[in-house]
Amino acid sequence: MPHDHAEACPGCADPSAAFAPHDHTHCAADVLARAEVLAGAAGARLTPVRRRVLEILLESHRAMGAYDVLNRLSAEGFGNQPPVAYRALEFLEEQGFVHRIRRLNAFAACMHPGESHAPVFLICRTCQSVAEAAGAPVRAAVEAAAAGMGFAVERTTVEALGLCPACAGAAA
Amino acid sequence: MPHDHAEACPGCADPSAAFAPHDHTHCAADVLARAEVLAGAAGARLTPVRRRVLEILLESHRAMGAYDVLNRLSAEGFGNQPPVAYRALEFLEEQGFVHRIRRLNAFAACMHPGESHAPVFLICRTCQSVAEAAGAPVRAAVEAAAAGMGFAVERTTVEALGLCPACAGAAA
DNA sequence: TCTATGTATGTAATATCATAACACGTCAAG
DNA sequence: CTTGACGTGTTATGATATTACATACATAGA
Ligand SMILES: [Zn+2]
Ligand SMILES: [Zn+2]
Ligand SMILES: [Zn+2]
Ligand SMILES: [Zn+2]
Repeated sequence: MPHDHAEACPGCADPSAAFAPHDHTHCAADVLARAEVLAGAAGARLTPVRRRVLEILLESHRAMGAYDVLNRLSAEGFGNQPPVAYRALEFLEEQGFVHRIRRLNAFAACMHPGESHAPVFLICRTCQSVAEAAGAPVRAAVEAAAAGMGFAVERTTVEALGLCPACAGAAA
Repeated sequence: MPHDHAEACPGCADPSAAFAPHDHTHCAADVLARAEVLAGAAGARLTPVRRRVLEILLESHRAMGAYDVLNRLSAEGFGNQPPVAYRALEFLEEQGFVHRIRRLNAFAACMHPGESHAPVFLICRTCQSVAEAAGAPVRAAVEAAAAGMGFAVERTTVEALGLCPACAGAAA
């Protein structure tokens, strides 16, 4: 995650920025730029629809349903049938640019693409914002629990529902 | 989990039994009996539909979709509309007798009702069996990651997709 | 240049999962 | 006996996701 301007870039240096006010324009532009580089390096084509879907998801630290994305796309002249959105989302997920939030049947942009990470998603039940926390220890704990039963873990889904700092403060 | 006949009861004494051959008739009967006691104690009514749904889910260490459950119910003379199944499943989930497996959009019977547990679900991608591992350390790791971002965790979803011992053995 | 090939997009149709709203029956308290 | 809570049944609809097929577009030989 650290990149050349990390000091000047709270959203990039601090994962908790998702729950705090920050220069999200920069946050989004930075992630998008990194995704373009990564896609090029992987020989994957970040076509207009795919790029636009990523941009749309990057507009906020929220998850969006496939149909919400689709509505945006069709309003902008892209196709208006579900596969248009689902295919782009699937591509972005394969590339690690987007994560699926199963609890919400929705998708959120990855805020640190390219880094190998076992994300833990923190979903605020009040403001719907979604943040990605570092999940290496969680993943290790899951592996340990699975190993005890002889189970070989391939992929994990870890999602926590609760209150983000702002909403917890407002509630109290 | 340990109960009066735990020694004679592999399925009850050993959580990894879900992935191993065992006397599942006993396994299921035992869980059902415990659920009945717990429901009584909680003042909740384990009516015929609800009880039957639990029995159906207890037939195997698998997750079933709501409509699969519904098909079984309607074949047995209960209602044949989705709310019949969803309501029973919702009740059972509230009582802690059933868990929702989000990755599969499906439901699985809880194999140790009444124990406070933060389950980790291990889902075999080959045989579709689902086991519940002890997740207290996982939960703790999630709490720790969340605390670092000021997030208050209320509920967690932890699911691992991979290969159960039998399928891993068959693959190798 | 001209195809052949793979890949991306568009569209129609359908499948799958889930809930809202209302009607009816039962039973226990008042 | 009425009322109110609860459970069940049914209709209708909404939300999410995929299959199948058609079309466009890129790029790599011939
Ligand atoms: Zn941001
Ligand atoms: Zn990520
Ligand atoms: Zn069993
Ligand atoms: Zn359980």
